[in-house]
Amino acid sequence: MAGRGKKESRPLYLDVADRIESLIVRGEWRLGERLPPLATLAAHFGVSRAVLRESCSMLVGKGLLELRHGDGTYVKPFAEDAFLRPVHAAVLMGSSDARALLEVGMWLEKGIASAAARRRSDEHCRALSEALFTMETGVGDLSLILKGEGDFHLTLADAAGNPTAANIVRILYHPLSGVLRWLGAEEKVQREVVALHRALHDSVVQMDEDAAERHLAMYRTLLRERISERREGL
Amino acid sequence: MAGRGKKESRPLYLDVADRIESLIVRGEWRLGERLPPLATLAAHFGVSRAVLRESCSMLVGKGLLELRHGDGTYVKPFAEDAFLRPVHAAVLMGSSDARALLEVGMWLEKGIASAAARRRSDEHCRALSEALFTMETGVGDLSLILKGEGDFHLTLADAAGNPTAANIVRILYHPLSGVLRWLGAEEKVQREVVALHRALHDSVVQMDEDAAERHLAMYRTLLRERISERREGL
DNA sequence: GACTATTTGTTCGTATGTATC
DNA sequence: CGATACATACGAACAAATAGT
Repeated sequence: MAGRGKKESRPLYLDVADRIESLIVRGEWRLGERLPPLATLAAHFGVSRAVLRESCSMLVGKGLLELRHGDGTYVKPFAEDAFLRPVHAAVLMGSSDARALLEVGMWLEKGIASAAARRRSDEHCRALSEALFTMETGVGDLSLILKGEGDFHLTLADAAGNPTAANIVRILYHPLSGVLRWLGAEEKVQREVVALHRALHDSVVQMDEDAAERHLAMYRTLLRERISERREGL
Repeated sequence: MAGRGKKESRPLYLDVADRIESLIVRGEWRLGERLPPLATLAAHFGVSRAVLRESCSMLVGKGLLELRHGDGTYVKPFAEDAFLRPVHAAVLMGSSDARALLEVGMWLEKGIASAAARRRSDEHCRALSEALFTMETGVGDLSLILKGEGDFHLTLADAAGNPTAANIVRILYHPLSGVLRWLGAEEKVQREVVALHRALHDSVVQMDEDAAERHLAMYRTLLRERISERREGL
């Protein structure tokens, strides 16, 4: 019925997975919503239950769906740990993709820093100062440094007024914090990190876009250099 | 099978997926390696072929496996999809506000353009020229413009030598191409777009990082302006 | 190019475990 | 508790694509 007419060689289950994903993206199926039974869905897409199950399993692997035995199929409200493992794996494997990730983080945050300097409110300044204070008083205590740094960058993303970017950074932040944890043990590195955040903070408060972007780039460069130093030392 | 009374009611396919993943992570199955046939694997794990297929589909969703029709099952190198997933999810969850999306796209592509100008090979230059040619000869035919523009930016991302960024851009382009389609109907806009891509192309070929970054920003600014013009016209 | 063996893709019928009301 | 709705699991069969001869 539905299968003929085209010479596509693409497997059905990939097609169906894309269509389901598209429905979620377009918001026709909302987060947390319960989907129709698999049998109904299979009929709706014109495929067998087995194929539909494969498609759903794919989306479960992607962290978009959740199948509850005896209950139903749900659009997963939030994908929690799905992000962490691949990054850990890459770090363990010494993959060069860690470099790519850091680079992407830098590009995004350069834009965020610039936008934050342009659009920040007084409220954001207060939050940034608080995070900076945590870092400055926390030299010697890695957990405080990490917390302060995390709050700082999350606030920065928020101040940029770009929810999409804020979402991406919030998720990218986890692996990045892993990097900082990895090389932040020495107090010397901590002082460098804090100093650059102080400069970044001042740039944003003074609404100096270029300076903010520049200081952020310096921070990322610092991290990259310290990483390569560490690598050679192994 | 063994009728053991486990208190764990965990679905079989999840169990099998974990076991397979464990084998990959532990290195018993190497990246790029071809796995035994699904039927053999099913027998090995003591499950039906359908269940094993579900497990594999999950791992395909996670970006760990690749199933090739008529050929076999392969362990997919981590590089590509693994890092794309978090951003993918972020984009899905975040509000797909056009302005925010365009902004993120611009920040990322500024970095990409700069890196591409620094690292591009002759091969990339050839591909860029080809895409540009498609656009230049396609003025008046929107579908050609869209295809050329898509190829151009994908090539650019590839030339940047950052697969993570390339994947992110590919995802972002889904909604972004809609924007261009929306406002690309007029030939005047098409000419502007093509002209800026010509400038961008030349910058990359000449390995002028700053010019590349600048021209890309100009392109994004152009799109933003045209969008707001359109909005007012409604 | 054609043939063949191998392997994934797809369907259906049926049975069972589990959550919800 | 029972009834119902649903995901889970099995097995057999056939279709389609690929690789090798």
